[in-house]
Amino acid sequence: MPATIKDIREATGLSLATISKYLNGGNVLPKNREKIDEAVKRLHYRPNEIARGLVTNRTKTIGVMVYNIASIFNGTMLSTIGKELRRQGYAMLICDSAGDTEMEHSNVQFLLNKKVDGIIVIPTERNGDFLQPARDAGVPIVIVDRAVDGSEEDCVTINNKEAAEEAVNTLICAGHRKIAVICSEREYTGSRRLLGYLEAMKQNGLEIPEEYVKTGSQTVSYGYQSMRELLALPEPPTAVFMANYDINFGVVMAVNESDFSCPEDISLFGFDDLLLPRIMSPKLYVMKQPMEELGLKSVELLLERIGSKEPMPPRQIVLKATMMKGDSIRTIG
Amino acid sequence: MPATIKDIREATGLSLATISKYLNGGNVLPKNREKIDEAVKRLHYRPNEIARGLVTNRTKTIGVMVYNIASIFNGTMLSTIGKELRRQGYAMLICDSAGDTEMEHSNVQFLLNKKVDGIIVIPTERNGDFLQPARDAGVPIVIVDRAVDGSEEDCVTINNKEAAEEAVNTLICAGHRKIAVICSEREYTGSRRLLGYLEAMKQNGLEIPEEYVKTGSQTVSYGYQSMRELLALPEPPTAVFMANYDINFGVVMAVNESDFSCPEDISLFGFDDLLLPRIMSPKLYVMKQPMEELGLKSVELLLERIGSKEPMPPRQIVLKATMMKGDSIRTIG
DNA sequence: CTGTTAGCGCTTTCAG
DNA sequence: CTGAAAGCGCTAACAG
Repeated sequence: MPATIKDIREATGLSLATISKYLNGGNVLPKNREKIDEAVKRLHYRPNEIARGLVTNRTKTIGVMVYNIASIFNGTMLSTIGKELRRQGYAMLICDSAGDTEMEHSNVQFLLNKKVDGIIVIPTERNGDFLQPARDAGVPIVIVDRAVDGSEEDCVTINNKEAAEEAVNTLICAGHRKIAVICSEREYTGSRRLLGYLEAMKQNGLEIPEEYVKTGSQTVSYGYQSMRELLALPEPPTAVFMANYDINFGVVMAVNESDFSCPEDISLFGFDDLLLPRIMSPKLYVMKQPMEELGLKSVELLLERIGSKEPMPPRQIVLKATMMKGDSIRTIG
Repeated sequence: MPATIKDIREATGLSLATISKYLNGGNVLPKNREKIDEAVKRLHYRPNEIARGLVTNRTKTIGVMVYNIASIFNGTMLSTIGKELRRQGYAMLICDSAGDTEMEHSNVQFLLNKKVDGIIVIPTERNGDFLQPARDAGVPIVIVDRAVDGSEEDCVTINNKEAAEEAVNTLICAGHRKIAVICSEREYTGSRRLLGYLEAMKQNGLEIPEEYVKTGSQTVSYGYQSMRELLALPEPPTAVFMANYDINFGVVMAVNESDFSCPEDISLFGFDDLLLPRIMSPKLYVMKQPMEELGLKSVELLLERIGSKEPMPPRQIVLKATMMKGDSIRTIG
């Protein structure tokens, strides 16, 4: 139904090769240039990317695997990634693993069948074995946000441990001694941030009661549940460090429902600056991830690798989180 | 690099046609069946979808155009749509228009070049002209959530006007007379919900001061700004109907910062049940859109249309929003 | 600069 | 049920 390059040949009398060459940026005589331009416009000709892909072996399509597309954190990242890919002429094929490990495995194969030129992964698992088929196929991979154990891929993360340390140190500087943490150990990010918490506490010689360390999952409901438990302790903490965006939400919800108020009774320090920190009152202190940079950098690394013929050593980019001040911390005399 | 069907031919001694037929579900002798299975497994053969697409003229890929992928509302919908498409063997190519009309135009062409089998649109514009190239190309289209003026496409929406009426009537039944609305007239959904508000007020013989009707945009900041203005009025409303998810956020933020409290001084009724209504205290009354159904239905309509050879008349599906009760409404004497 | 030829990997007639 | 051959729309040598 749509016009093909052969129709352009009919219309111009030129050969397929000449037309193809011009369409791909080659040089032809001005006279022919005009002829082709005219025919293209008149016939509404658009190159068939599928056919092109079959011969060039590049589809100009990048597969993006994400553990949950509905999360606003990932959505924000996908937005940046998608825009940048598009700017560079690439399409974005998204696979939502929905936190399911098996799905993640299957997604890799799915993307390979689609012959994507490269894959960007925001992984569910810390175990990177699921990427093996892509490695075997020689398809470039970039891992974002969450690192994967023992991988040989390009990787873009932030300084999770140091950022957490900075957050906890801020609480300590404000005079807090009884500081709890809510995070997850399953994910790379959560476990690194926990380390930062532990480190800051240790450096300052502070004790950590066992019940102050909540390591479950990075979800609203886990944050909510954990905060309720913390507030119900005989000796509740005076400050809480929340190591993830969704946890922020749950914690704030629990505090709102309780008799405690922030920052008078409980000080809060969260992670990620998306919506909550700004809409809530008092304004939440957070460590802000450079999400746009994370997205841009991952695209940059991937396209660089796709573009280069020689093999490149894996690169690890570590970006820095920055502190956004708020009103959610009480200074203790 | 990866195995092709020719490698299978080498390995089995059968012809391309036989192998292809079997791989596509055809019947072959049990003996050959085994041979092929064995070779496929041993060589890790996976069909090249690009080559297949070139000859069958179907790519098993659906283009999804969305006005903002970072919004949690769209993310939730995309999650459902993506899962269902995948279940049916289709991939999802996402184009974020970022609220940009020109981008939306360009995205259609982009998807057509990628030879998608169909397009699902959550549109930026009420004007559907940007879809013309897809119509011309005969690519099936389904429009979700926001209808498009004078379109001939399949369309899945909710009963926006009636839902808004129900919300406002609930406020009226609780004794409220001074009711304001914050919405947008630019989008289809917002304008329908405004009509519902106006209708409910009129039916109950209630006056609507001009300054009670805020029609700007469906954004957090517009909600915030409008609510501040409403609360600063000499005679502020006793209740506010918020016609969109993002507006909810802005309004709640403004109330939190003010001297008013909900529901004592101001009653609130919102739209969409995503995160906010449950994490805030008091729990927000909302009209809940059946987002999962919206997504599933749109995929169903699209695949049905792709599957059928005969032309089908456009179908309009209207789903119903349901009320989720909360604690954000005060009953007045 | 232009044209001819071959072929990407697969499906699909049409004979056998 | 199986195989030979043609071709999807395009690009990539290689001659001219």
